Amino acid sequence: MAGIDDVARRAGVSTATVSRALSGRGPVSTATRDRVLAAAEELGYVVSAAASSLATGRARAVGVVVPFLDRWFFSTVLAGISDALVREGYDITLYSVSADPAERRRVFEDHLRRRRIDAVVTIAIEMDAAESALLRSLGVPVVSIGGPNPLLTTLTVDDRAVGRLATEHLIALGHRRVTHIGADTTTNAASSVPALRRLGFTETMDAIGADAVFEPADFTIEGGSAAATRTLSGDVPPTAIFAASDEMAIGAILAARELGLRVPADVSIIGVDGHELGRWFGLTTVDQFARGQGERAAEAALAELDGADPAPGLGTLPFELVDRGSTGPVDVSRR
Amino acid sequence: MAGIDDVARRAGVSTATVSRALSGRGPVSTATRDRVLAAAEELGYVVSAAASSLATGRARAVGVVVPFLDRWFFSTVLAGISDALVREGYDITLYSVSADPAERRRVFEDHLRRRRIDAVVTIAIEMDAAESALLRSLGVPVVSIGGPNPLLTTLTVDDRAVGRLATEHLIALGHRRVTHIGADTTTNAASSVPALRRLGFTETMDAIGADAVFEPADFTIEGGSAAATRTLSGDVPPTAIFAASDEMAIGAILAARELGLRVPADVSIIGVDGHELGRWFGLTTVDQFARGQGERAAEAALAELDGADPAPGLGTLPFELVDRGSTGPVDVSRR
DNA sequence: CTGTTAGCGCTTTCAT
DNA sequence: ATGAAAGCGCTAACAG
Repeated sequence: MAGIDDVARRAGVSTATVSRALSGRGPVSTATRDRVLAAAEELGYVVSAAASSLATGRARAVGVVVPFLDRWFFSTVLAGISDALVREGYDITLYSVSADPAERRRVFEDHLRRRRIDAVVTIAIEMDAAESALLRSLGVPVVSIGGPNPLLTTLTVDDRAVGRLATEHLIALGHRRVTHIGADTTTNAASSVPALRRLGFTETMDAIGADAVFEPADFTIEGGSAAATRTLSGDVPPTAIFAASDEMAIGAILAARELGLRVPADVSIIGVDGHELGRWFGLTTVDQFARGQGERAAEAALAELDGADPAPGLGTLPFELVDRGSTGPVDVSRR
Repeated sequence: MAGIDDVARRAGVSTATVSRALSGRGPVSTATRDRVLAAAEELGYVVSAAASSLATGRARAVGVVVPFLDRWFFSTVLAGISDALVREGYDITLYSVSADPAERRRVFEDHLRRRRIDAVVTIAIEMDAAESALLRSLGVPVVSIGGPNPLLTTLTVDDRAVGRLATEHLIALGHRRVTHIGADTTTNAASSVPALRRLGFTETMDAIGADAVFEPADFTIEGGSAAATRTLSGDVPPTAIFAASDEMAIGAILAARELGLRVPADVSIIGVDGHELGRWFGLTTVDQFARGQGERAAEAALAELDGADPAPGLGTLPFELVDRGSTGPVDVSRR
């Protein structure tokens, strides 16, 4: 593979000039530039990432840390990040951290510290103070999506407000017996996404003096289905379910059908996400524009890289209620 | 951030010794090794990827090229790749190539050639001879999943056999009027995954003298739904549908319901993939174990890196019919 | 505008 | 078993 001095020789200039011509940094006469470009083109020369990175300190790559690759929300956000990064010529290095603590340590203490990336974006990774500090110590911009983290630049939807919005929607339809399906909060920080959604739910229910019933699940269709089955089979079944994700909401719809209940006539169901599948289930949801989140996070990271101030505190992301019919007025006879 | 000479100083040895101790290559006395390890640990030292890569020619990263990030099959294969790579301490660099030809060129001619990766895995990327040659010229192992490519090491299921298996399953149930929903083959190479599935279908139908009806769609739920609606609304609607992906098959099930048809009583439907959602639709499918494909591809790439012979021709991946009830005997009155 | 010359932070002979 | 020193392939002063 051709190196920079092959190009220099062919263009009849020094390697320094080649570097300047190719990078666009530093003065080069138009004539030389053209010769260099032509020579590079002919030789199929591309700058070596390692050499360039070592010399400049820039890697032209950003790291993305995700807990799952094969769940809709994460792959969708990732797609958004990728879009934004490709546009700017950056590569993306993927760090998938599983639940295994040893592996997680390796990612944080080894892989992320190899100085291979110019910035990092984390997607819904709940970090303790040590991990946050570790990211900070990388000396590169860090943008976190999901779950406000006072120690980092964060881009997040106001999940408490999301919880309120969904709950208020149900209350406005006359529902008073509502079950919230979400992640078991004891294993999550109080500021985590699931915890905030639940808080929004609880405070809204409290405000009208209604019971804030909770049923834990694991953010999958299966988990949502199981949780919905439990709550709908109880002594005093809810007239509505607010699931903290669309996947769980879809599981709830499937469970309701299984139990012979009509949606929304017998039970209203609302989710959160804007999952593409929701359309096919007529699922009412609070859309959070996942792909856009990814793009914005990537752009924020690059902006900070270009010297912009780290986003002031937390950037707030939009969300929106999308009514597709899986929620409706409570059946008065069941209230 | 600490560098290698910080560690050397602290351990009271030369940088050469530090390098040897940390990499495990070359002789180091146990005592010194321990001192070095301790010093590195205390300083939180991690080898710089750029410097190491420049010196050794190894980047400890593999590139993964995908056409989509946010579709089930791709994100699932990617998850499998990630699992295998993380185990071995490799980073993964993601190259998402969209339909835009200019962007595609940039990925192939620039990004992939930055010498940032020790191997590349492509997932269902159809490449022409030039692109294949370009990958070869990288001088690193290349493993391609999906679509036999004589120019590259390929890991692929026998999609023609998959097409036959699905079709034979329907024929065994008595179906003679079957529509195949797949990608418009005119825009795909004859050896592409969709083309081979269709070929398996066509030859099997031909063998029993039945019409091989085809309806094009784009591998999404929406596309499958539209295609199914068209074929089921025709003059002589099929008694069975074989969709080339589970997403399209699910779309077909939804379309059938919409038309008031029962599955499988009125129309049998079979897909291909093993999509997790299939369970919830009782979808019969030919599972191709996507996650396992990713792991095997990554392992093959690493093996080749370690000097193993490039996989002999093509590696063949397993597949299996999973009957979940969306196919059944043809209604004799409709035959 | 262009060339010369130090590095960037490691790894790897080659000596010792 | 260890150290000195020469690169790996580029970039960034610094001269000119």
